[in-house]
Amino acid sequence: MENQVSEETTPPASTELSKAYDHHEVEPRWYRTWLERGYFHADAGDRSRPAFSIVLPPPNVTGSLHLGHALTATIQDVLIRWKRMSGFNVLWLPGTDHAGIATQMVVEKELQRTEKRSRHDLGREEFLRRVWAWKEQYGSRIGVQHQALGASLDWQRERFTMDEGLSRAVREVFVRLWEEGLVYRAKKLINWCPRCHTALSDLEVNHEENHPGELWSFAYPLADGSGEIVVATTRPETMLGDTAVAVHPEDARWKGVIGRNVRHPVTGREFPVVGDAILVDPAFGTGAVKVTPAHDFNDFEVAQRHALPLLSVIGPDGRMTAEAGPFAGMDRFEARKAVKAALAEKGLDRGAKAHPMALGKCQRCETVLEPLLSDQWYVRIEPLARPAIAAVEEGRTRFIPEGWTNTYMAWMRNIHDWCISRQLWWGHQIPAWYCADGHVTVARSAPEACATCGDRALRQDEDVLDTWFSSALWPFSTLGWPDRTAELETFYPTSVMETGHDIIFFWVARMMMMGLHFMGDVPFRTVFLHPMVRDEKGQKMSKTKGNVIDPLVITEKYGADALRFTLAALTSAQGRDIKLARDRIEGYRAFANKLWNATRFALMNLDGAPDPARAPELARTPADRWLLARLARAVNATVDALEAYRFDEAAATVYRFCWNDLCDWYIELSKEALYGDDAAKKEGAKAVLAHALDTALRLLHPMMPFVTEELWQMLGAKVGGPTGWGRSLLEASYPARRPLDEAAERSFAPVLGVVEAIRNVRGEMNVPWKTVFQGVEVGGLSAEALATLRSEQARVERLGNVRGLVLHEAGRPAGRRPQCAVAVGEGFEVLVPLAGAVDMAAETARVDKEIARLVAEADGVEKRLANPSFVERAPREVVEEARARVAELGERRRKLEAHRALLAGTGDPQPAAIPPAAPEIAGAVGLARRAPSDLAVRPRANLVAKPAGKMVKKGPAGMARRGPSALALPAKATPRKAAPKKAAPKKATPKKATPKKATPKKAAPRKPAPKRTATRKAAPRKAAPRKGGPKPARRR
RNA sequence: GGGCGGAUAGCUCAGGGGUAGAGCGUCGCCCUUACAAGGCGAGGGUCGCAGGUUCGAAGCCUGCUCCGCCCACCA
Repeated sequence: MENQVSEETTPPASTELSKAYDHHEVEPRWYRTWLERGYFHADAGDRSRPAFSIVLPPPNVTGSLHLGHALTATIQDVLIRWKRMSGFNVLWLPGTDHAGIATQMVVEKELQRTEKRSRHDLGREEFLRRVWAWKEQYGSRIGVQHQALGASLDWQRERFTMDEGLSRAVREVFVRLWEEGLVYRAKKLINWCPRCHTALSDLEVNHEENHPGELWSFAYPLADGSGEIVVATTRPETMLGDTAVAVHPEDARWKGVIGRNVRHPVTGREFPVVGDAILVDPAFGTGAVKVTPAHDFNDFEVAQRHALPLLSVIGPDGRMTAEAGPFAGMDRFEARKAVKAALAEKGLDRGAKAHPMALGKCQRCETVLEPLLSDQWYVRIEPLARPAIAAVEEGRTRFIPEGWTNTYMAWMRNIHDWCISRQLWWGHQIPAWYCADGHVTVARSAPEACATCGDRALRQDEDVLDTWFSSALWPFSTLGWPDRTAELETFYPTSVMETGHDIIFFWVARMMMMGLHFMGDVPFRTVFLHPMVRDEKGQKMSKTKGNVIDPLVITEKYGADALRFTLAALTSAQGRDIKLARDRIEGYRAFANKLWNATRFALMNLDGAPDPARAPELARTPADRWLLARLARAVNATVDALEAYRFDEAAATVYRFCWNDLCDWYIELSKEALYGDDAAKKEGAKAVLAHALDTALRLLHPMMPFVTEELWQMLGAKVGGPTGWGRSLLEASYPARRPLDEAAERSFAPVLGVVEAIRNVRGEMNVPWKTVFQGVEVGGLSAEALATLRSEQARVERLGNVRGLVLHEAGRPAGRRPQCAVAVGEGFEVLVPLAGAVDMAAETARVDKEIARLVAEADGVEKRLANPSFVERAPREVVEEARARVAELGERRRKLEAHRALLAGTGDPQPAAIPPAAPEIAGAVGLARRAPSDLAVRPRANLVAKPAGKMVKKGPAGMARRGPSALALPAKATPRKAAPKKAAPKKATPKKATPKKATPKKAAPRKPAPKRTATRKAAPRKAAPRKGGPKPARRR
């Protein structure tokens, strides 16, 4: 970094910027500064301003952020910074989640790897000590990551789901729900993971679709030996726990057997054939179903209906229990094979067929789950769900994108009781105690005695609560609940819940229920569900796939601003997944650099600039007014986009304004005034430039906080002072909506059109500017006026307040073949003098192509107009528009055809009489050219560093191109402008009425352009004198 | 089995009844006094398929085909 930004946390003292932006130094410096100045800390006592609060979805404390988190952080920080700048009392609260199973598994795995011990070897207490140690060691990484991303989180309020306050909230909620009868303990069938050794909630089951399975049939002999019933199963081992066979009560095939018994071929037990219309689909298979109540959810229901016994044959470890008789102790999958073999041996095998099926697997470890009978704690969910449904129906909380509302509703209306106990150690231990008699005492803290029998020997329930139980309380537990705190008062309900749609049930729905129940109000007004971040190939990022990207890797390479802007630009409110492409990030890093250099330009030219706030009144030129109009449009569009959560549009809007309007157009246009000597125009340009840049940086700050802050400080140091420039952009005001100025935009359009037309001709004709324009001097223009705008009076009218911009024709000797190319646009016609270099064939081809294009378009519109239905039924303005379009196209075509005729040597070369030129258009013409007027080539330091190949490749081509054209140049080249710093005082008469006719062909050959050489490359940057030295500034 | 997205330029994506867009990539020209992480220009699309509504469809409706996701107890 060459810029002399001080290491201090004060605005940079110098405005010398290096040529390229380097985020490495800037980003950490500003984050540190913001933090030190306490900008992120919210004042809960400040009720004078509207509050805006977001609680960060707490990442797994021992985890590492991935790009999905980066997206979350980015979007929330955009909202937070935007609102903070908009005058809100903002709170963004960070925190982490203990992530029960996930964390415990990680530590267990590590323990196994390093010490070859299990948690049971250590015991509960020691194991927990290890987990806490692990947490202390790795828990800081996500903080570092968030800081690198620039997240303006209130770190002083950081919470952890297992810290003391939150644990207290968890116990409080559990106890209250118990007291209200909304928490209960029951022995039911649950999804059990034999590997994690814990119960899981329905949500933690991943249904793996189309798992290749086998539907195997076998026969149950009737107990009286009178026959058999063939049943089919995908899990033969469960037949050991069968306690019935079910058939449809109206199935004629089985009418006679209902109520009779079958005999179990392995255990000899006898059990009944029952008729059950709910379970059995007579059209499927044999129409008879084996019933295993202790290992199948449907069968469990059947058992309830028919009072069947429950027989557990598979244990918590996935092995067969003693009830499985000869198969006891066998792994369930081994038992599957063994059972099949055993039954086959008994002649009961009735064949098998392939049967794709859905398999329930553990969300954490992918192990095939086993429905098991066990005692667990549940939350009675329906009473909690009802208000949560109503709140969304009533619009008290709304979803964005809206489509998620239905998803939420469908789930909430179909919700089952929530199994909240987990057979883990890491988590909130359930505040329930048992006495020897098995009485349960639920309390906020360890009770002295059993509430039922007074027994003093109590043992606490060993299970812990589902991680999501504490997460469900996050929006209020983090604000100090159950105490009545200022934080709750000020910041609850939170404004926005921003998270991924993958946890809408796990988390969002449960927060809704708990928030409504315990706070009496929704936990958030808006739920913004962001898309999933996928890799370049569109694959979901996952640890197992190994395609997870650490945001730090990206921020290190491209800068946090580039990553943030990329994520914002890819986040539409439509919910489409994000495929993060590296090119895109690179592109936005370039954008940061663009801003950097635009500011650099400004700093070089804003000495003595007026208060930027006075830009509207000081704006002098059409270009000034045009830019301010464009800026107004950009401001409004950006604010609209942010309000609509259209981060993509906000990003695109600012991007386009900065790059296209400000950099590509205005900065070039402004040079006319900045380098000129019209004091008023100069002042206007300075004010407009400073104002536009200031406003753009404010607009952009939420998305690119670092580079905008750095540049804004530089700008402030230059033009600030009385303008109320704050200490940080972070606390500066966000641009407010402003009135549009369509007239300014419209009236300037022809100038832009002229420039584009000229560029187009040049580009397509592939002619270097020097050849084209050198020495052509036109009435009313300075020596290097390079093109002519010709227009009839009618067109002039349409030019509105830039009507004076029409120029004289030049470089086209009457009666001769035209030494110019022509471009016709709406409201103008440009003759581009080619000064002898014109390739007639090429120009003819170019014009023909353009004519063909006009004809094609006109044909299309005319066809529409020829349709009576269209003229009759389409809205009047659409028809008028079409007619005007046809006229316009026709006119342009006629002009081109006239030009075409001249090219062919026929036609009338006489130009129309045209009013004199105005200076603005000359500026536009200069802009179209964008090339220095002399051939001085200054060595560039950064070229030396470039790959040689590129230079070698480009160099010769460029040089070769210049060769032949140089022959046509007149002897004298005039620089477009003088060195900005010291413009020679000049007062040329603005009217050099007589156009100097260039006589290209006799011009003295110009020296061939010097070739690039090593010595020139090596020359000191500023040493090479410009050919011809400084010239007086152009005048007109 | 239900439900929700998506399919638009080589790639990544906007648009959403009235002349098909951006960025990147490609090609050509250009080291130019803010920026080669740059400037200027060009080429590139029967908007997944088939019907329908309409003066007019990429957009609206219907069906279909692919891709992705969510929910669901057919043994």
